[in-house]
Amino acid sequence: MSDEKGPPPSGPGMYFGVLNEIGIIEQLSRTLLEARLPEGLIAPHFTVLNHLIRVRDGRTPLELARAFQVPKTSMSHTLAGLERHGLIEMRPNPDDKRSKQVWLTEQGRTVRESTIAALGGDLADIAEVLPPQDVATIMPVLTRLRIWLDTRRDG
Amino acid sequence: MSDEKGPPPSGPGMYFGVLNEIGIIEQLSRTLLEARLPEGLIAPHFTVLNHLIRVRDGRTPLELARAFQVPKTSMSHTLAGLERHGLIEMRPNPDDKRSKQVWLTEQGRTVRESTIAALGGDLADIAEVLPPQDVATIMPVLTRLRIWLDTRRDG
DNA sequence: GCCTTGTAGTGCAATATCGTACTATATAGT
DNA sequence: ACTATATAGTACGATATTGCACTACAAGGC
Repeated sequence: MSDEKGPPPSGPGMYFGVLNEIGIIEQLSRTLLEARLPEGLIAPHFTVLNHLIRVRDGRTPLELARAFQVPKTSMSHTLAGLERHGLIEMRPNPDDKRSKQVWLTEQGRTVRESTIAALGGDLADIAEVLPPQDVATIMPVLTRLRIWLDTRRDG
Repeated sequence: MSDEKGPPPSGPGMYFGVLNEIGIIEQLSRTLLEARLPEGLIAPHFTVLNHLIRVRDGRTPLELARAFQVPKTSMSHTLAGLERHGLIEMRPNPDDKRSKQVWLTEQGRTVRESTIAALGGDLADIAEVLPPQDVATIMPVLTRLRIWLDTRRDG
């Protein structure tokens, strides 16, 4: 949840404002993504599919939970949903009998690709208000903030 | 939910990356906030308290739902929680018998203030990695993106 | 005033999130 | 090797989120 516009303050309120704005953007973009997903799938499902393409599948559930900063029980639930929809396969981890590995199915790859295709138009439209130049400007700052928050979390 | 680091891509993937990073930041900052909230309260509760201070209390539930872009049933649930904790009071709306007004209690104001105080240290620490200069750089871009997403949402 | 249509809020059910507690297995210390 | 501790995953329960259907009231057309 998040809040709406307001004059840019300074001091602590300034950071409050940034995080607030980020909160709204997250919510709006999630809604946009979910409108393009097949019935029954929500953002976390897609995000996991996408991650498994980018870093290769075969990850363990715990690795995924850490990558997304969610409790392992939440990831367990998300993976169960993906498996129920036939988009991933859970196999035993040959290196650790406590553990499992998550593999994409053909259908999983297909769903991920067609969702990206469906989003293509939306993303292209974003360029209207967010030229690549601006992205290049804000990305490093966002990344720095994310890394700092992440570090503070466990340290 | 969100994803982790990776080389900066270009094209549509670039926007993916930004929204992804924003997703993680939202999650991490929400977790940070909730760690400072009294037992039983979560981020949406605080965000509503804060909003009621900023725009004055006496708002209707529907106004709040719109301000936060959540379904009215979700807001209803959040308000029920706040009322159960004695932080707000629901009164009939004298201008519309279908409607209600949400008023802060003394305890509600107190909880909001002490939470902000508890967060003060965290927010001050953010300056380590996010100098005001950087905030000034990214805020306008984020706001532009937020407004665009918001506009697209309802037409 | 009456009827039609719209709006504010709630009730309920389906699913999501996440903390706690548990089982099975791994790893370190001795 | 044996024991203590740590880790991967699941079970389960509490709470959160949200869509749909419903009730109460409002507003406009006649």
